[in-house]
Amino acid sequence: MTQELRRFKAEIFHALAHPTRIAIVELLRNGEMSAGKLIERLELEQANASQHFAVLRAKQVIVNRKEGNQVFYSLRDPVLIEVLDVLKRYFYSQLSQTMSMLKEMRMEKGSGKKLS
Amino acid sequence: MTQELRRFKAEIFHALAHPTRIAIVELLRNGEMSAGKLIERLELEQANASQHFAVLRAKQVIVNRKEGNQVFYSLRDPVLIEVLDVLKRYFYSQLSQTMSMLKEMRMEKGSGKKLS
DNA sequence: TGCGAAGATTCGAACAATCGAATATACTGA
DNA sequence: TCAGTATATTCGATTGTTCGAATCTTCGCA
Repeated sequence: MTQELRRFKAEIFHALAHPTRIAIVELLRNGEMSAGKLIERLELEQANASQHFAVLRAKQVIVNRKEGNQVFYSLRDPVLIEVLDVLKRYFYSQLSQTMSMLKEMRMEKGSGKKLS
Repeated sequence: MTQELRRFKAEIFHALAHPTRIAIVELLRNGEMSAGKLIERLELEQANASQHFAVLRAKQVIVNRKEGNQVFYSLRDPVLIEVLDVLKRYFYSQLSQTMSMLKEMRMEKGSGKKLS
């Protein structure tokens, strides 16, 4: 059982292991939003966004509701927000190390990016 | 900034997005443990374990201390344990769905595995 | 019925992750 | 210095992820 539960946890983490998918979850924090709106807010390619939705759906992180032409997404369980919140504390509890890590990350991949 | 922080969060999630690495973190929950002991407890290949340690080290999830011949690992910040704990609540808050998901996962990859 | 809008799926290319086997490094004790 | 133990790194094969482009499906409305 423990084995399987760990695999389950790993799958949830994996679902969240992409900046775009984190952004989606964060946008859904305060309630549902249509796919179109999410795409607009995050400035994503439609296909790419849809693929990320699919990953989150597959892991049951988000659920969808169809209304006419549109699809509304929402978090299946707001407990996940707590996970993100705890992680936020994690940053601040060691901000300096976080910052130098961010700096490193910025150096590695595509430097000169603006901090939006 | 938000962008970068999301990337940072994604990296942490990614570090945890593997059953073996979750197992390592869970074993370190109550304090440090030597690499050898971890390998023994988890019944891992030495090389493979060391690679997973490297991933966790790179993301600063664990830190190490050398003592003579051995290396002792520990969690850099126990806040991460809270993340795992919240996730545990996440299971139980919807156990039936979790169970059917586990069943699915079992079907997909290598069926007939015993529930250890 | 047919057109347009909203999303989802499929495809192929580029890249990253995982594993075991082999090898390397670091320390200890004889 | 040499042998042995503990751990890390490198390598190559396999598999998985990510992306944009193209295509498909579904719904609403004229």
